[in-house]
Amino acid sequence: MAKRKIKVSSEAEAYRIGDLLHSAAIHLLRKVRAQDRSTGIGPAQLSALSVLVFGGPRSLKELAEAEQVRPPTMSRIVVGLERTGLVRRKTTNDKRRMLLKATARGAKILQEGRRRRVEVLVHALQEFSGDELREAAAAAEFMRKLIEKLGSRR
Amino acid sequence: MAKRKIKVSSEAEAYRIGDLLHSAAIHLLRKVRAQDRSTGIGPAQLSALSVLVFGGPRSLKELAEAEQVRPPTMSRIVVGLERTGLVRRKTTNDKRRMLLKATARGAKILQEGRRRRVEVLVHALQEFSGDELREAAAAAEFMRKLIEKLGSRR
DNA sequence: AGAATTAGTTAGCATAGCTAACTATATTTT
DNA sequence: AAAATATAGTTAGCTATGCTAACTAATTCT
Repeated sequence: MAKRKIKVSSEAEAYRIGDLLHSAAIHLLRKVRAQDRSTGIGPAQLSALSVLVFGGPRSLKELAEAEQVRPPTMSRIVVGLERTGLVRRKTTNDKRRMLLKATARGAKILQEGRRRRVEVLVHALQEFSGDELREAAAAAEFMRKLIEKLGSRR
Repeated sequence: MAKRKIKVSSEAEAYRIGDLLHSAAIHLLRKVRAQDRSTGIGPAQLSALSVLVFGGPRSLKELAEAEQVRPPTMSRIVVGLERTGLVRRKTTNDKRRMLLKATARGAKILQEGRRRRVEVLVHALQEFSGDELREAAAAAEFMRKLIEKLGSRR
């Protein structure tokens, strides 16, 4: 019986932690996303561009999967990115496919946007004490492990 | 000189931590958001509804501010939520204003969606060891502090 | 009372999501 | 080798979500 009780309360504890992390992620992103308006690029284009910049070139279908979006949706996003010179298409051996690649300008704009986003967090972090910064480092390390586990599931 | 060196490297450390937390938040939300499709409600409506359910009734302008969206945008989102019976408007003393309130059905649908989202995290958390769960609890606690700091800044 | 402010809506535009249906190329089957 | 099937991407047309400009109605200020 002791065992069962422990199991139940650890489930409740996992739910409590999951709820906190979920809520924190929402509020964190809501804050940093406010920086994106100065890029003049829409959120879907920005997100797709970031996959190409940080994840490397890939086909439209692969990019659509990475972004959890259907091919026709990605098709239009790519048209927009191309029109503003942030992405270029390369032909491949298989003439149905294309390879999408961020241009130098695309990479630069994206990295600047990312820096602005992260700096919002950096400013908050710098108000913490040394002890708290150690908590921050441990939290960041744990979050990396959690994401790894989420990514590999199913 | 030692002091300056420490300052510089703590800035770099804060940037590294900020970058990790930012990236983790993106990937975490991307995973859990996949659960939202089964609600049949769009992302903007779902997010606005969650403010009303968890934050309580408020005016259209306040809701727009909470969602970082302009009033005309929120006006249309509310029309959608009303049409599907998830939100109702109440009149106030000031006859220009309205009070927006989630209906019982709105609250129920939202809470179920939230549970589905959080359960994705719970499943991942339950694969961790007891030591790792303690790290998780500490990380969640730190994230709460960080969000509090972010929220109070300007 | 009249002017200025505030809350919300309407109109019109762009982006971003979807499904269905299409074209063109590759692959598999017969 | 020809025919059938599968795959990659686009086009068309719908809905939802973002914006600014301009509007109506109610409130507050002078």
